[in-house]
Amino acid sequence: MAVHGPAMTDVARLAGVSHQTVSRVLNGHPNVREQTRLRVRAAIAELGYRPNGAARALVTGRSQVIGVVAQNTTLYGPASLLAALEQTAAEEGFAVSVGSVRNLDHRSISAAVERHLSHRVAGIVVIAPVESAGEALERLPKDVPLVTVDGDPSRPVPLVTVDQVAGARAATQHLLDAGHRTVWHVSGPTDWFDSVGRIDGWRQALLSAGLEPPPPMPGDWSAASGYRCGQMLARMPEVTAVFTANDHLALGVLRALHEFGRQVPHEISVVGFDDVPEAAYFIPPLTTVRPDFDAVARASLQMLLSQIESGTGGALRQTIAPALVARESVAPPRR
Amino acid sequence: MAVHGPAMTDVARLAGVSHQTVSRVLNGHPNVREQTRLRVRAAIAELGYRPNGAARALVTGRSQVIGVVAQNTTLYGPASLLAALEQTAAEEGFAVSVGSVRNLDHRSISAAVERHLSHRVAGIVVIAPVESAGEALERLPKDVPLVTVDGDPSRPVPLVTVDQVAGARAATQHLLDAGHRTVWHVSGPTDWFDSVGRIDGWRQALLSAGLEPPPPMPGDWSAASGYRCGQMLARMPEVTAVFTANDHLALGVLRALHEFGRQVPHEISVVGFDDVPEAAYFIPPLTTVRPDFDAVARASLQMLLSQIESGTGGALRQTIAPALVARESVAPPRR
DNA sequence: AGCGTCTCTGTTAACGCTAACAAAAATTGG
DNA sequence: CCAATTTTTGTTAGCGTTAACAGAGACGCT
Repeated sequence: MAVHGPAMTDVARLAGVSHQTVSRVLNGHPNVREQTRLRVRAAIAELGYRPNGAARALVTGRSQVIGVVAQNTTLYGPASLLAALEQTAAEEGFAVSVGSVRNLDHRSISAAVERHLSHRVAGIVVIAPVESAGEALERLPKDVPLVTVDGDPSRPVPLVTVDQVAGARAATQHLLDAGHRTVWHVSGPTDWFDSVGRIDGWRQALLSAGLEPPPPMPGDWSAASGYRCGQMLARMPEVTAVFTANDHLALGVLRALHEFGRQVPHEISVVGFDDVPEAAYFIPPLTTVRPDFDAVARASLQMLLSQIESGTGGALRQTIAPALVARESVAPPRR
Repeated sequence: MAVHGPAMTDVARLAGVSHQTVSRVLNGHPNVREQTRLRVRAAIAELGYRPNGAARALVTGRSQVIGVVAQNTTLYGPASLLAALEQTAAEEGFAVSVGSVRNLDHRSISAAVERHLSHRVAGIVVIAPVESAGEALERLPKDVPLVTVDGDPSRPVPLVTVDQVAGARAATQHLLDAGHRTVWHVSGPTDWFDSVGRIDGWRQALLSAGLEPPPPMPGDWSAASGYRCGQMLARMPEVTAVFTANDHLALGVLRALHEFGRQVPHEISVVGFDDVPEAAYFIPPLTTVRPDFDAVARASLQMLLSQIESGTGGALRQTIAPALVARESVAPPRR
């Protein structure tokens, strides 16, 4: 159906040169006379010529596309990451192809990766926060540039990650500094590395203050599960401080506490994680930890590009430190 | 650098057939002997062969990729839409390439579309909620399959859209039915069609109840702007019911009302739009309008695919009706 | 002038696939 | 069993680009 646009030879004919010269102009090859370059550019503009990415990809063996594999791009974290990744990639002249997967199991991930590979993407970014994803990656062709985000720290794969441990430690310490005797934790799903890291950080902060960590309450990132945990926390008189693994969990906790008439922050302090834009408008405004998604995106892309260019697949690692954002949901405990 | 994987001829050699037969097996061509088909499949599996999308795209003139142009994929609506679109596309064997743009102006949109075109995408979905986007689309090559989502209803372009008017009318009517004398509105940015439609629906509901609409208060989708509007609403004793253009605005309003000691829903009822997963955990749980993003995604993709297959570019239109979700943020006014 | 050395441009051959046609093999009907 | 048909397979020619090499001028040096 489609009326195919002009090809390189058409431009060449109009400019009175060979198609190869056009190619050189397009790729910024140095040895082209200024006058020729201008003629070619004029011809390109006149015809509205657009280079054919498929042909280029065929001959070079690589397209200017980066594949991203992610689960649940509706969550704030992944969505932000994806958006930032796309922005950064666009600046480098790369398009981003998304392969979202329903489950982060072997088969789904492999299938998504396969799809990307058959399009000959230049590289792949896997937002792979769970254990099972790691295995799928190990059996990947070794020559495909790959970066994982928030993936398994124990695997020999290039990894960019938010420093979950440091963030959780800061959150917990912030509560301890306010005078709380201990801090409870509503965690994310325990097969997510993010969750594990945040649990670790929380535990570390308590231990180095000489405190015995209470059992963490497992949630699943959703406000709904936060609410369920909150209902239990509200019934426990000794609880004065809660650190939740993300802001949505915190929202659910806040709501449960409110229902039970437990005042935040006067009776119970709450700290979240992620700093979703709405966190400042929770009741009360939520103290939380803000990961720098832009920085993560930039770091991953840079790591990926350096692999693409160099052809080496070194197992680098980069960690982005998050920042605590203090708001009104934390106060000293009532005595 | 990359060790190129096996090509079709390698498979053919191993299976003892010509590469064309392999191609036929791959494309499900009927006239292949069962026995041959099996031999070829075995060879494909043995070599781990993966068809080269670029080569296919080159010769057919179309890749199995759909380009999506969207702004701010961090917002809940666009993010959900994108995720749903990707899911649906994957089921049809298409990959989705995102081109997010910072601003929805001419130049940005055109640039994103250009990028997609040079990759020879099979079709383009534009999530183009603002006026300026429409213009950019008119000058697009006519032979590119195109669908707009939440775009300009007055342009002759295939369009899938949530029925903003009906949703807003339902929300407003719900408040009137509860006994409120009038309903105030915190709108989205007025250059978004979504906002305009929601304002329209709200106004229609009031007018057909014989009421004079109060001036709408302009917000920008964010909780922050909802908060600012809420601070004004809280000071106006006659306000008993507010319909906000999305849930985040509602959150800001709820927070402002809470700060001023105005009880929701006893003094003021609030209704939002979008039904973000957290809305059920606001304080109080938010009555809102739920657009069916999956349905929108399915409809858009179907529309796009039919254009791709038929080659015709008809200007269809499809409207998805949203549903009211009643929760606790609405009550009859105090008398 | 003659010759090597740059700079610039052109020619040719892939890249891996599908489409169109050609040939071979299998099937059918008489 | 042979011709006519149908099914199955093979051959060839691109698709639009880049890479590799080759050629043509321009320039500087002996």
